[in-house]
Amino acid sequence: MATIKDIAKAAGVSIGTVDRIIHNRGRFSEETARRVRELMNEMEYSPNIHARGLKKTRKYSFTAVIPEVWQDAGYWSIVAEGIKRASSELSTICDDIQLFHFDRYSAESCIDVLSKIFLLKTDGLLIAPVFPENVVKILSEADVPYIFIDTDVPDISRKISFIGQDSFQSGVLSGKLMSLMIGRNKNSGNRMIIVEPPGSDFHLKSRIDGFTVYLNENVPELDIYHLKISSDKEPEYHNALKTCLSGINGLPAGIFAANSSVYHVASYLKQTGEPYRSVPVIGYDLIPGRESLIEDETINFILTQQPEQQAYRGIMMLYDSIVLNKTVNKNVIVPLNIITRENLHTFGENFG
Amino acid sequence: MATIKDIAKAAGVSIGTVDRIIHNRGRFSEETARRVRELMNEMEYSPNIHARGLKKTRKYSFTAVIPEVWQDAGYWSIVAEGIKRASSELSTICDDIQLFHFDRYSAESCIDVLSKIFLLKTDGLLIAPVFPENVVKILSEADVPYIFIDTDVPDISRKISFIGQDSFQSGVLSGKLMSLMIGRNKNSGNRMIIVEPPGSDFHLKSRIDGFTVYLNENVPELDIYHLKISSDKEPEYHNALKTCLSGINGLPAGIFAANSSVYHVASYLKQTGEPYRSVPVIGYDLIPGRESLIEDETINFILTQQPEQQAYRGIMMLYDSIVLNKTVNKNVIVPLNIITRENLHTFGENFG
DNA sequence: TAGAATTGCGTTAACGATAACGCAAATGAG
DNA sequence: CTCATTTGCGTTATCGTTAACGCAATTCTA
Repeated sequence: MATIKDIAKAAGVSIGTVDRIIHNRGRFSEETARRVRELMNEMEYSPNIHARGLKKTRKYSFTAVIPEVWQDAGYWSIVAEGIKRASSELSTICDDIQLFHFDRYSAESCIDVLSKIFLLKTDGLLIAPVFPENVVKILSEADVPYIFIDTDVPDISRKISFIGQDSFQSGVLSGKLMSLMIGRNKNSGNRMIIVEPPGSDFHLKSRIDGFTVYLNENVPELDIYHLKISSDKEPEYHNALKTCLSGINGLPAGIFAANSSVYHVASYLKQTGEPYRSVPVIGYDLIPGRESLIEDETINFILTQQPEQQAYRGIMMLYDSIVLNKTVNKNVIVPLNIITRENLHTFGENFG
Repeated sequence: MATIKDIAKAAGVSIGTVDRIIHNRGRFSEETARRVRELMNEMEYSPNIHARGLKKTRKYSFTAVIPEVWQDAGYWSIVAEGIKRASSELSTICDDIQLFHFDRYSAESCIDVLSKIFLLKTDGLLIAPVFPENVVKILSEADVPYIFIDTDVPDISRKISFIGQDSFQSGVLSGKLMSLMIGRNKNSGNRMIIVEPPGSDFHLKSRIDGFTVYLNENVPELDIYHLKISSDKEPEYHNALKTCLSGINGLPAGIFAANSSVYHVASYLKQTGEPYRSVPVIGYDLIPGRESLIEDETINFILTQQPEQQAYRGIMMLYDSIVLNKTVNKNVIVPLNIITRENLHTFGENFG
């Protein structure tokens, strides 16, 4: 591979000049620069990561901003894991990656955290813009490149990329899986329950939309009922379900919960035992410690976008883009994984 | 972090001595060595990977041995992609990774290739032991560490790891998905067709076993028929299917093909049009250019273990183990992905 | 016991990128 | 026209590790 020395020799200048051109540190003529840049392309110059890492006068500093780890039933703790894995892999190149949390139900706490961050110096930001308007406003005033994770926000100034899921499509997928399961139990009626956790999360809505669209088109006879939950706590789900289920003749055709609240639903069904335990249930996210509800098929299908990997890739994209100066994909849509009893154990530590 | 210099100063010797002690290159007294080693522990010395990477006169050389890329309907070309991706990521650390191919139906060609390889010098091997006995024999005589990919072989001398799938379990998963689909079409009978491609591939058999076990237990009334194919070519599949299907009253309950031959099956069903096109079909592997058969639901479910990622990880594990001296997992089981029309497009370039 | 070999160290030049420093020549201001 | 600044470049020390080299002092061999 070509080194800076090779380029310098080929261009008939010194390595100092080439370095100044590469880093735009001035003190070179445009003509020389053109020649050098051409040669860099021709000779496929790529900086030696080790030499650069060794010379580290300046370490890079990245920052990640996500909701509190305990929110969304622990979903964000998995995201945090991915960030930490990336962090330790980059430890020789970057100072460790700063991780900040905010309350996912309070715009204020989010703004608070963000303003604190801009007092620090950071070279790149990975942020879950749960409150898009606020985040956009603050970011547009700051001079830092960023990657959005989980929730996208339309193009703004220094955005590098978005990495996340296609929520609507995942809802459609849930609809399909649900349609495969329903109608197999003679005691089941036509009522399909969609559990609606509090808060107006964008993903939640898109997933429900996708789910509804699929079922309306493919199983029009279903009677879709939206069970609204007032507070995001397990007993609340249990109460709401109890009332709802007692109002139905026989069993519901199925239950869909568009996020990790599916585990609250399942814990209720499991506790009531048969026949409710056999109701088709589909939900989201693999939460450590909750696998048994999938193993015993109280939950039939879980959809996930492997948040650990997603976060890991997010940080790595920051690194690729900012440190290595690579061009990264503007839009990375992560795979929608279908998890059920039979493949649950293959989604272990190895692949997050 | 402590450097070799710090250790040297603390021990009152020169860096040359410390280096000789670290690498056991002789020319030091045991007393000095003890002192230095103690200090290395105390001061938590860890070699700077960049300095090491920069200096390395000796680059590492890895070798991968897999079947021809066009075999198994192009499956191995995806594996090759993953190897290439890893190769370019490691380009500053390793010489490029040598990739060799053999004929997956000829033990001789495999032996041929392997013996050629041992004329070269290589630091590590990633190999798909399609012919376990031959591979084991050759490897046990060679002095190279290796990782098996795709097919496992019981512990032998210098094996680092196995990375692959749980074939039986993936068959079970297929069985479950099949059971969800069958019995929805009034014209369908009880006949379940298992397509058996020629050759006695271990994965194939395990998958079929898993599939059969699940269905026997959960849908015992099914009449399982094994459709043996004599030659691994598309027309052969078409002919066999034609004969088989004409011998059934109505439609089969479903068709299962335990590898990428499912695309041959699907192309036949598509060409015959309704009602055969609506028969439930499950198979394996995402093959570039064949997506349309999933998009139009001729194939209902495809299982895959993301061979691109699998191969990439295989190479990275070689690197971790041999270059970085890390301990790697002895057995890496890759996730079983379920792919269907609704999530097909999320398994794109980004995630192989 | 002379000479050879070995032991136990220190010194130093790479590896490639970086950035401070120095120094002419060109350009500017007064 | 003079002195100051800017432009355009080359030189060099540095990061931490490695391995070749050199050089005494000691031990071995004939």
